[in-house]
Amino acid sequence: MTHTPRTPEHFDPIPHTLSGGGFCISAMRTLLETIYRSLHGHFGRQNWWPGDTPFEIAVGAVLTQNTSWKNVAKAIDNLKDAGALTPWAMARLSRDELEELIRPSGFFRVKARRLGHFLEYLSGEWGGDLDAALAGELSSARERLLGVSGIGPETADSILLYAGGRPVFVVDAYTKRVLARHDIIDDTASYHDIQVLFMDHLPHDTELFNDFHAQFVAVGKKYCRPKNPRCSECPLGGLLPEKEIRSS
DNA sequence: GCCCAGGTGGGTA
DNA sequence: TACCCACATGGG
Repeated sequence: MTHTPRTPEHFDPIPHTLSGGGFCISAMRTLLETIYRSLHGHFGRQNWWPGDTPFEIAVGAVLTQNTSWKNVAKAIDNLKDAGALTPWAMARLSRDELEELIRPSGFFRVKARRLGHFLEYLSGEWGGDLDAALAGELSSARERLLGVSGIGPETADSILLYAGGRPVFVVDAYTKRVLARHDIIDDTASYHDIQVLFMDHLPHDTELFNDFHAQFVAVGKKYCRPKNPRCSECPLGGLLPEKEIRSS
């Protein structure tokens, strides 16, 4: 299947805020917009994140740290079957019980400890009210999450965006790989550098940030793989720098 | 058998 | 700041 990334009629409209203005639109904004349109046109809206409640989404964000989602799904199922997918129910589990339930997600001892820290934070600071913890001034909510041991920038931003509906851009390994291969970032770019790239050039729109990140995951899994990338079939293939063009 | 997966924190130079 | 390492299971 071939794709022509620059044919807008194939794409669903992106949020109207992207097409407004009337002032000079930066080249970077245009590039990011083209990437999003290309991916969205190919994969369609992703409707992320898997999870029925904000707490389930937050737990999934911790469990998926450096772990494939399939393994996380088993752990989530275990927690669901045990009725442990509320802050109060999970807090009643012993550490051993929690470890056993999340074992399929890997790193289960460290992740059980991290969930424990998260629960302590929720109950201690917010009476177990996750919605309240994610509300208020965005940078403050983010800083507080980052103060929880085991919640780093990606996990904090995933919780804010997908559990809290807050407009923050989530950067992950897929995002870095795709951008680096297209010479849009340097290999050494930090999480913050990459996040700023998106948040300085795109409207702070929760739906856009939600779907854009999900699109990076989709293209990273299917085409922009660590080894043997399938650039010739990729919806971003037309945006490759010459040196990066590879056969599939 | 080997590599990889939707990171993070701690240690060291 | 910039690396290196431990952390663990399950699928391709």
